[in-house]
Amino acid sequence: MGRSPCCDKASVKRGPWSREEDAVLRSFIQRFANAGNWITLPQKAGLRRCGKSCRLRWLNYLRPALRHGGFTEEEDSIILSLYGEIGSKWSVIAAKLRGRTDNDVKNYWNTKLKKRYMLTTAPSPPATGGDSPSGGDQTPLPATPPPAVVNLDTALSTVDEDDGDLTHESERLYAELMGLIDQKSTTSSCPSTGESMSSSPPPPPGTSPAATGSAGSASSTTWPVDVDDTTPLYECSGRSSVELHGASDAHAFAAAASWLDSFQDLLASSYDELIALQLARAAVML
DNA sequence: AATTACGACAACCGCCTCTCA
DNA sequence: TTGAGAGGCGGTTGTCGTAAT
Repeated sequence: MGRSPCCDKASVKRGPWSREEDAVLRSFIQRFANAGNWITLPQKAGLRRCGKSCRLRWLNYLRPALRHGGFTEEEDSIILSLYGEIGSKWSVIAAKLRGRTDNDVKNYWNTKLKKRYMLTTAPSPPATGGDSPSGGDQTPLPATPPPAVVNLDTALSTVDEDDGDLTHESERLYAELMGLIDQKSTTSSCPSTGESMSSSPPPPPGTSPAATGSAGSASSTTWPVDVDDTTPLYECSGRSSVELHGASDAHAFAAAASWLDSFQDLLASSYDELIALQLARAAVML
């Protein structure tokens, strides 16, 4: 009777993720992107977690270039405007905000924006084109979107096409990061196969526009990570035929990835600063 | 200093949709 | 065409930190 659970709740760990679990998951996904599905990931990676939990952890917390907190006025306006148009389609709204997740947007709405929205809008329901907010939410919606909305897509695309200092700064940071990784790679080997790692970095952020957030539709047999996220920082040759060997490999990954985490943190923090600058600049340009 | 209230956010739950055999 | 499996998504809950009393 009923739906079978996606995992055995009695045998999986629940609650907050530890740093070790994060390291295992992050290194596994970056190392074996496009090599399986979320349900089998925990077993292959040696994690005692539900596959869905792994997916959520990756999408909402571990993905590179994610930003947490510090929502700007422009982002507030976008969220308020889109909510007025489409309701609680958080994934759609998040897709318009680079580096934000639907969970982040949803939490931000529930804790901050909702009150503001309630104070500034009329109680009449919105004209949502037949797609009203989900049933349980009785929040009144505005008949018209709030003013002073910035089109972030336009703004960011303008910045992306720009050859100015910000792009150069982005490329500089990226080159610096890859240089550090190259140094490391000369003394490292693939934890799974023992092969020397070949550095095959993704294109620099300044030259390949970032994916549009969490709205990607992935194949059922691949990790649904963003385009920019799918390329592992390191690859072993013959990646498609790599076999995994459970927890021992996973712990080897964790050890091998310990230094990688510091570079990823560097990358994320650099992105944070860069994106904040880009948003500010885009607002001025508009 | 101790307790309570509240905010922020990570994580979970369960339904819906999509894909593929 | 259909059913099972997997992913996507929105709503809700749990936990922790901090401000207020």
